[in-house]
Amino acid sequence: MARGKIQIKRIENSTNRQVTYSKRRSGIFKKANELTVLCDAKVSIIMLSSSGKLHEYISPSTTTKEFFDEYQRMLAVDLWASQYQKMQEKLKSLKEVNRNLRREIRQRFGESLNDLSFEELSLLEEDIDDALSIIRERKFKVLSNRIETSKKKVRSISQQIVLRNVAEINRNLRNEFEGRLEDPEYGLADNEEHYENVIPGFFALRLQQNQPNAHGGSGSDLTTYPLLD
Amino acid sequence: MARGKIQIKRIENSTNRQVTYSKRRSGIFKKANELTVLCDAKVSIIMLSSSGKLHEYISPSTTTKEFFDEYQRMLAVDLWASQYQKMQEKLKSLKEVNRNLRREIRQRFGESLNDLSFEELSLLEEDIDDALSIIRERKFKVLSNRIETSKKKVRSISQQIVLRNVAEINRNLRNEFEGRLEDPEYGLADNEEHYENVIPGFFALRLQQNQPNAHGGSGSDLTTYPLLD
DNA sequence: AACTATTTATAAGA
DNA sequence: TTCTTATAAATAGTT
Repeated sequence: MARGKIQIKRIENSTNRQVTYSKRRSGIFKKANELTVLCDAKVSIIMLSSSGKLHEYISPSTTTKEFFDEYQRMLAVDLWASQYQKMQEKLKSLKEVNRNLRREIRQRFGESLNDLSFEELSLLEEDIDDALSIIRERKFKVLSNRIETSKKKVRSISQQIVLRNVAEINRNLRNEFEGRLEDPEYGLADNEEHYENVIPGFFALRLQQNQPNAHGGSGSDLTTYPLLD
Repeated sequence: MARGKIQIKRIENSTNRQVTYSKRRSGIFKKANELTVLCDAKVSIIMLSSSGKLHEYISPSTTTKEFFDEYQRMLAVDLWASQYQKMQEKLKSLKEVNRNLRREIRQRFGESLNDLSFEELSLLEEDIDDALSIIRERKFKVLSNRIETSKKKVRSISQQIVLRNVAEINRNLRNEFEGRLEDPEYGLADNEEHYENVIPGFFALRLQQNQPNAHGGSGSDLTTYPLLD
């Protein structure tokens, strides 16, 4: 800072470094002492030179140890205070979010609509309508899944029945061959056709009744809609 | 330090104090950082303002806690070093004293006299002569104490003998009265006189032989000399 | 926080 | 280490 400006970077010449350290150290200690007196503050400075020497400044009427203990205490207090403040802020913002959510829910229930403008009401209506559509789609999907499952179940049951019938026919045929034919109405194709047609018809009917606004595809298209997770 | 010089004493105006604290604090922290970089040193500064606020500067690549631990370690080392040096100094001085004492003793034994001047030798002679006198006095004192003790012992013994004699005389008298008198030479005064005179004379003779240079007083004066402790 | 007249700190040299 | 001195930097008072 005199006889020429210097760059603030490590002084490579060891002697110069030592001299500068000594001069500036005393400068800083002097300033620290002035601050102590002028501003009624407490200051602790500890310096370790590159050559390993220790120098310290401490405001009068205390020791470095005491000072450091006080520092630790204050740091703990600060830490707690900032944590506390953060928590309070988080709490406040959560309460705000909560309040908004409650208001939205009330509005969707048709309550607290008095302070909404026409545009807001239109948006709310649209939102709720969209939601309704999504809910219906989802409901439709769930139902069609149920139908699929039921169909599989029915197929499984009818196959079992068919197998039972086949076994019985075989038995009857055997009996016929053995000279005891009793009832010609039992037949393979006839039984199968009956189950295959009657049960799907029953479900199709109920589906029509519950989904009057369902999208235009036939029942066979339903399985292509994705599940809403 | 600008627009007028200021006295380094507490700034009474609270606002000014606060402002000055803030300005000078940043100045010191800046200087500390420059020192850190320029001189490759480690610096820790902790400040507590009068309003209780905490500010700290710490050289990069460490924490205040670590720094303080290092400070404590170095302080301990310093403490140990200074203790060590003190002990070494004490040891050295004791060795010196010891050497001097040994030399003095040797000289009093008549050895190592080569490097003494005439004056020193005269002083030494006088010292030793004085010591000799003191020793002789002490010896005389101890001896006279012994004599006192012996005298008392002798008195005690002669009294016992007297008592034995008295008892014997009584016995003899009793015997005489009982018609059996044998030896009229046993008498109280005679026996006592004999012991009282013979034994002191014996000691007095020996005293004369061993204390040719004793101070001029007669034997009876000896008990008045104080003991040398 | 920004400005600036001064004071203070200090780099380089002795 | 200390002193000197030209110059950089800090800052007291002001806006």
